[in-house]
Amino acid sequence: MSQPDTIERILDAAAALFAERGYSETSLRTITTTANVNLAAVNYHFGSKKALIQAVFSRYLAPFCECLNSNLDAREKASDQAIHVDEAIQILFSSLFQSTEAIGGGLEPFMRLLGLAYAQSQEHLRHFIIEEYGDTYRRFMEILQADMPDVDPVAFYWRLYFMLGATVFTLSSYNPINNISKADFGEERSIKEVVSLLEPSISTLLRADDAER
Amino acid sequence: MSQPDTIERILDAAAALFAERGYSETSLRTITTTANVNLAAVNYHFGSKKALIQAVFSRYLAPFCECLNSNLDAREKASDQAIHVDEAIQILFSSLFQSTEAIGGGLEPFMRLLGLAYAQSQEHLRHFIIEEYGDTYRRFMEILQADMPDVDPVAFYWRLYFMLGATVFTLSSYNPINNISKADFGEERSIKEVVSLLEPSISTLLRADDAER
DNA sequence: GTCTATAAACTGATAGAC
DNA sequence: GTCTATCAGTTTATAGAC
Repeated sequence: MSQPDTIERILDAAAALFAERGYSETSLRTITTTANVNLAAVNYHFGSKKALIQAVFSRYLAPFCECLNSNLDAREKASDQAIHVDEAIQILFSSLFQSTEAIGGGLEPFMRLLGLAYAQSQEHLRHFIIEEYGDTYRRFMEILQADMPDVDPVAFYWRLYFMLGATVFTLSSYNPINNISKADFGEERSIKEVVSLLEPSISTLLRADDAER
Repeated sequence: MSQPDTIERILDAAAALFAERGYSETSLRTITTTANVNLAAVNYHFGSKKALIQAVFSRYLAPFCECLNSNLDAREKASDQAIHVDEAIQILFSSLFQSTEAIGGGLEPFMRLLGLAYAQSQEHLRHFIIEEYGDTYRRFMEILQADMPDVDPVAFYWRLYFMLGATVFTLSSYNPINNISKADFGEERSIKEVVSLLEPSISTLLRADDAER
C-alpha cells in the first residue's frame, strides 16, 4: 500500500482493457503497463489471471446484486401491492445505473464484461457468476413470473434469455451502435435514453400474449 | 487436392473450434491437429489466421444472404401485397435454417460466430461482415420499416439491435440454456421450437406501440 | 510489497527439402 | 501441395534480491 493503491489501479486498468478487447486478448503486460505497476504485482495480489478476471467482475456484480436486492426490499416494504413486470424492469435498470455509476466507465463496461463472459466460453467465469448471482437472479425471476402466471414456465424461461440478450448485446455495444446512428441519422441517444427505449420493448416482449398474432 | 480436401477439413475444424471457444482462444495448431493436416497448410491455403477466420465466416454468411434474398424475391414475385413484420421475421428465420442446414452443425455455430464477432472487438471481422452483408441487411430493414411507418426511425433502429441481441445471444447459447431447462423443468425445446417462441416475441418487440403501457 | 531476471510454454508465420 | 524444422515473438507465472 505504498503506491496509491496498486490493487485498485490494476482493477481499473484491467476492467477497461477487458471490456475493450476481451479477456484472452488482454495480456497481463498490457494491464500492468497501463496501470503503471510491476508485472509481478498481478500474480502477487491476485494469484492468477483467472482470479483477476473474477475480481474485476465482482466489482460490478456484487454492488449490483446488493443494490437490486435493497431496492426490491424497499419497494416491498413500502407497499403491499404486488410488483408488476413494468415496475420490476424499471427497478432492474435503475439498480444497474445506481450500482455502476460509482465505478469507472458506468454501465457499458459492465455489460461488455457480461457479454464476453457468455460469448466466449469462459467456463470458470460462468460458474462464478451463477454462484455470486444466483440468489438475486432467482428472486427477480420469481417476481416477474408471479405477475404473468398464465405463461408456460418453459416459454417464460426462454423469454428471460431473449430479454437478457437484447439488453446485454445492445448496451455492451452502445458506443459503436450510437456512432452509426450519428452517421446515418445525425442523431444520438444517451445510454439512459436507450434504456428508456429498451424498458417498454422488454416489457412487451415478456408479456407477449401467446394467443396474439 | 491429394488428401480428401484439405481446405474443407480445415474449414470444418476451424468453424467448430472457433464457435466453441472463440477466435483468439483457438490456435492454428489446435485446428490443424483436429483437421489432421499439417500446420503449414493453413498459411499455405489461407495466408493468415485472420483470413481463415473470414473464410470460415463467409461459408455461413454468403449462403444465408443469398438464401434470404431469393426468398424475398420469390415472395415479392408471388404477391403484390406488402410484406408485414410477422411474415418478414418468418422469412428471416426460415432462411437461416435453410442456409445453415447444409453446413455442419446447423444454426448454433453460425450464431456463435456472429455473437463472437460482435462481442470480441474483432474489428477486421466487423468490417468484413458489413461489406458482405450490408446490402441484404438494408433491404430487410427497409421492408420492416415500411410496415411500421409511424415509429421514429431512430427508435426503430435501436429496436433492430434489441432484436438482433435477443436472437444471437439466445441461439448462440442454445445448448447450455437448453441444458439448464432440462435440469430445472425436465423439459427440452428443440432449436426450432425456440425459434418459434422467438418469432412472436420479436414481432411484438418491433411493433411495440410507444403509446402503450 | 516491489523489483529484476528468467523459466517454460505457447503463438503465428516462413524457408526450404521433397 | 505437403512436410520438417525453426524463427522471432509472445504469453503466464515464479524465484530470489532488495
